[in-house]
Amino acid sequence: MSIKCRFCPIRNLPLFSPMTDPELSFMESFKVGEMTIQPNTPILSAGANSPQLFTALKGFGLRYKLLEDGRRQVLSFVLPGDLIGLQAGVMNQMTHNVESTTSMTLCVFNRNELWTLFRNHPQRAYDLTWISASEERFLGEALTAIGQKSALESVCWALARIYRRLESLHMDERRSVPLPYRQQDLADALGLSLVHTNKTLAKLREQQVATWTEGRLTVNDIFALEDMGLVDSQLPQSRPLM
Amino acid sequence: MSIKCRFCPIRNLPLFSPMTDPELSFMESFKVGEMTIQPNTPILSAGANSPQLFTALKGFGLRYKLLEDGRRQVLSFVLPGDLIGLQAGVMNQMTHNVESTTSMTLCVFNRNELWTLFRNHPQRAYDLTWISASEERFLGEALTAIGQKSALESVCWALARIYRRLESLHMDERRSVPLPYRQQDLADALGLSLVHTNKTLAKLREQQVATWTEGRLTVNDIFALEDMGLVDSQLPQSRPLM
DNA sequence: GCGGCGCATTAAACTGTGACATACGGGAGG
DNA sequence: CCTCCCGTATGTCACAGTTTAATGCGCCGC
Repeated sequence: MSIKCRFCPIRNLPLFSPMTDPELSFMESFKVGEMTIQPNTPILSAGANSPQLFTALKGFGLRYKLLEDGRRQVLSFVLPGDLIGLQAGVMNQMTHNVESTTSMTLCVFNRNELWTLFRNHPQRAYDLTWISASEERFLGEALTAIGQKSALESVCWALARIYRRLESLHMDERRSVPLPYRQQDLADALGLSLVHTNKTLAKLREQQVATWTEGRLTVNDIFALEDMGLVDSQLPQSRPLM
Repeated sequence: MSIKCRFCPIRNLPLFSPMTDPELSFMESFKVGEMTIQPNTPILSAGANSPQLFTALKGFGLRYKLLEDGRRQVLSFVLPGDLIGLQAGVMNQMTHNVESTTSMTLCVFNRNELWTLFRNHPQRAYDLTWISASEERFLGEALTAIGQKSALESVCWALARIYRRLESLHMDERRSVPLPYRQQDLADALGLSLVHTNKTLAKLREQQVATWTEGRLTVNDIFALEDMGLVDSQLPQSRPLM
């Protein structure tokens, strides 16, 4: 049995904007279920039509595109609170894949109700547009990192961004956050080779800026990491949760 | 004096989805004016709050991010029909810059009416979300090009995409489209150096695949160009115009 | 307990792309 | 008409990052 939205485990984090009672009621009707999936489970596939959207409640995943020869570009890392599948939901065409990295718990929404949401709940519609604009902004930052920054700058940018996001989800503990991805995942996110990513992470370890080991990232000085990654803006302090 | 939306010069292109009379009426109230700007004019600046959104009616521009040391990442090329400023409009925070490359004619919309649009015109709100999702999809493709493709593959991908967009705006003429950008702009879009971009374009000219000269791009075989650029999906055949 | 697999690490060789320098043509301004 | 600037073009060399190969460690299944 699914959790009622009003009992959602993450919605009371200060990160997430509050919802009114009518909005909560609508979201409960919009939600068709909940699913828990194992690691490495595909959630959405490019080219496939999915009748559902999802919010990640727990666990980690990633979004990626594949080239025909197997090269993979990781577009972003999915963290708790992230909406999955809006692009397919709105454009009726999914051009990337989403899969879990750890076990995940997902809220499942019915895409056919999307139009009802737009008609009857303009604030929720506004929130969806905000989420899409936020994704767009992140991809712009990623494009800038890959296109213009050195490997070291890019790795610092990525780790700083991930750390800040997990911090705002209150998943930090003594300057350490869970990061259950492989080095190949970060390499594919930054357009680097695995070996070069490994060497760059070793440099950060040596300089005692950041250490990523055993599925956790420890950042000794987040400001130094942000500086090295040329991070020039703050993440929004508040965001909607679907 | 501004053109009434119903007399918009580009809205009757088959590319753009039709609008109902109430939608047209609302857009005319949403529109506060029209402006014509000279080449190299900033339209939106990162960090600035802009009270306006724009639709490009005519002319070309680009969206880009700057690093502190002057390195520039071009995020995308602005073509007629493009909406400018949605990110700032929705997130209240502009993280990239937009400027004209040629003289441009822009429809100007009042951001304060955005909430009215969401409340009273769900189809238009849906269209805005569609546009944002479409931008997101494009940035994902660009990320994949820069991160995983060789210089030649990336240049082919970019030229093929631009050609197809201009073709759907009916700006093609005997396999040639206007492309009033500099080579440095394409280099900055693909994370390449100017020299290497120049050499890659020379290769394409030698192979008689595509020729970019004197502000025009001529593509002898768009399918070959798409193949070389590993283009694996079609652009949507129809899109909303704001 | 052993073998195999997946991931992280490291060394060495290689290369696609960057950096630097120079030349040319066209356009604009004086 | 001349000069200067901008953009394009090309050659040469350097290097950040890639590729290839090998090793070690931990975990899982038999």
